Amino acid sequence: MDGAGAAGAGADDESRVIADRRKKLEELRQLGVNPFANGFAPTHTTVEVIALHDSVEKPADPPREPAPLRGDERYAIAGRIVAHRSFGKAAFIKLRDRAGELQVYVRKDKVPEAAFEAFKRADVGDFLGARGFCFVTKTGELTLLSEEVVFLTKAVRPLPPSWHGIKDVERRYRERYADLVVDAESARTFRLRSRMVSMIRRFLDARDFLEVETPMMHLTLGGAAARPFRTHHNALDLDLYMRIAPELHLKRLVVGGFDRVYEINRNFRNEGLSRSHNPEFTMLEFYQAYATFSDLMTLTEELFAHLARELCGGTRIMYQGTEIDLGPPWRRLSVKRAVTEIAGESDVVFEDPVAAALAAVRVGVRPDEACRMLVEALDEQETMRAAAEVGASGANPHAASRALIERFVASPESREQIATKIASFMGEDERRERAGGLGMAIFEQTAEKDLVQPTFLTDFPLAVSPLARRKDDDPVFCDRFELYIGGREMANAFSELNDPDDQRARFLAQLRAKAHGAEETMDYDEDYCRALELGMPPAAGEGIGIDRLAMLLADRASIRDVILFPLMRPEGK
RNA sequence: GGGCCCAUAGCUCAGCUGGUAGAGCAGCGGCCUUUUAAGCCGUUAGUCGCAGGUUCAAAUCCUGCUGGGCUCACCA
Repeated sequence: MDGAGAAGAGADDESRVIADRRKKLEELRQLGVNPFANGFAPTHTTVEVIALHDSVEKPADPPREPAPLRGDERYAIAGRIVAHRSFGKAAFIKLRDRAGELQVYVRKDKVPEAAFEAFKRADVGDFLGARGFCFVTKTGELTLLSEEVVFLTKAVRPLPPSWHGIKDVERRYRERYADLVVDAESARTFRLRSRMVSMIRRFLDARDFLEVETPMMHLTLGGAAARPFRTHHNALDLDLYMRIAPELHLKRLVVGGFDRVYEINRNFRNEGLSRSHNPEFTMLEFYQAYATFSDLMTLTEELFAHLARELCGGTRIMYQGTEIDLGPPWRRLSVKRAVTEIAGESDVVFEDPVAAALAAVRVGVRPDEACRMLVEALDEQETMRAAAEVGASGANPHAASRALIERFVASPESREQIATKIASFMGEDERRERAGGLGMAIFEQTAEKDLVQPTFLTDFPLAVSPLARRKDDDPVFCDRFELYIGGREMANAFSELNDPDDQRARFLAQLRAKAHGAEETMDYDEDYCRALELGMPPAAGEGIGIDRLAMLLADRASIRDVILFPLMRPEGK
């Protein structure tokens, strides 16, 4: 509490209103009233008071002189003034507390004179305590007639206008404290999110999962493909990453015998912002031993349906004007079928990397990305030879890789020739693995947005799944699904790879991709491989985006509407 | 980073093909002891985002800048 007078706020846009309110504050002090009084103890919340009168019969034609509806009991409530209508010698105000709102009638002849004199300085936004009994007004509203009013906090700054909320989008996020007071929909959203998270915890606890917390600061990058934030520990002089996923630590715990674990916590990814991306976001990740990705589909259906019933009153919910039916079972669609049936591509795309690369570019995948997905299969020597043979030489493998990709981008007419040359270095499985990776890129470019109703997209290509278990019947695909709702990825799950040798090979492939210029790759995590060597039971794991789930259930269009304090550019920058 | 749009009173906005600033709300003063975005009377309030240009004259037209929004790209 600083003692700055009205003049101190001179630079503020709202200085005049603030100055007026500070004047009232001074007047209160001169009246011997503490405008920041402490110690008023409410006996009830507004909603408790209302509930106590639920069963009381309301007079059809209320007497003009207020009389207690219910015995001699008095109720003390406290809250912020959210409406204020004054008649000079009487006033109706509405007090809001954590539970709800209750109208209060303050009348000059019903409270001590000094209290009424102070009350005249009350504005919307101030906090008051009131004690009295309840009656019904002529318009039928349950109202507390106050026999005592106490100033609890004088608000020196006015609230934003309440009937259209804060129109300035940026200010709404920056000044969340004001948004929550003024925008009922916003407050409702965050209460819903909070209840959603506790329900998820109860759901998993009931299934014998153990909640844990794993490090947010990592030495190696893993568990997802994303660019990281970097930080530094001074005493150890250690560069660290803010984690992009908790996955590898959680699976270490499965090795250690915590064979059903979950964590609900933040991930940090150094990427652009959008309506569905905030740099820090909340993920639920859970791992269940002796389960498969197929079991997790069932579990996910149960969880979402449960949340929708509890929070939205049923499994058919409205999201941004579209009805979404969360009632199980949900559609299951393999990546291959999505690409052939929805996008209309030939299934050759999943066999022949050359056809896949050309198709990918045709549907809008960036040519450099498409070409990189091919060359990632080549080692250094092969890269040099491939480049030389298409006339895009480089002094070293890295330069050769870049030259190869540049040539592919620059000359559309020779793309097929370049792709064919690169593919000629691949074995049969490798050809299909690369084709699969490109098939996935085609899916994202084409069919993803059409998956509005809940859909499990299954059987992901190995090339994009460095931590997932291979399918028994086709080793270039994985036992993995992603859940799409409303055209947006909501969850990602797979049967976990627990063969340490295969895992080492996958990490090596990540390093190779990085050498070819891929920005979002995992580090080789030797300690994790060591853990796998100790034996990890067969398990399946899943990550669910809590923010996106809250968006869905609260029917909000932007991730910023479900994150209390989203990342904002500094003011005026 | 590309495209489209916006910036006028504390807030929400009007201001036509150029003629020199307006409403509602909020605030302040007054009246009012049953209001529901209370009402009635009065009143304060603006370097029209910034800098140039065209013009006798610019909130209005042009250029640049700044800030913001939407969208595309990026985000497996």
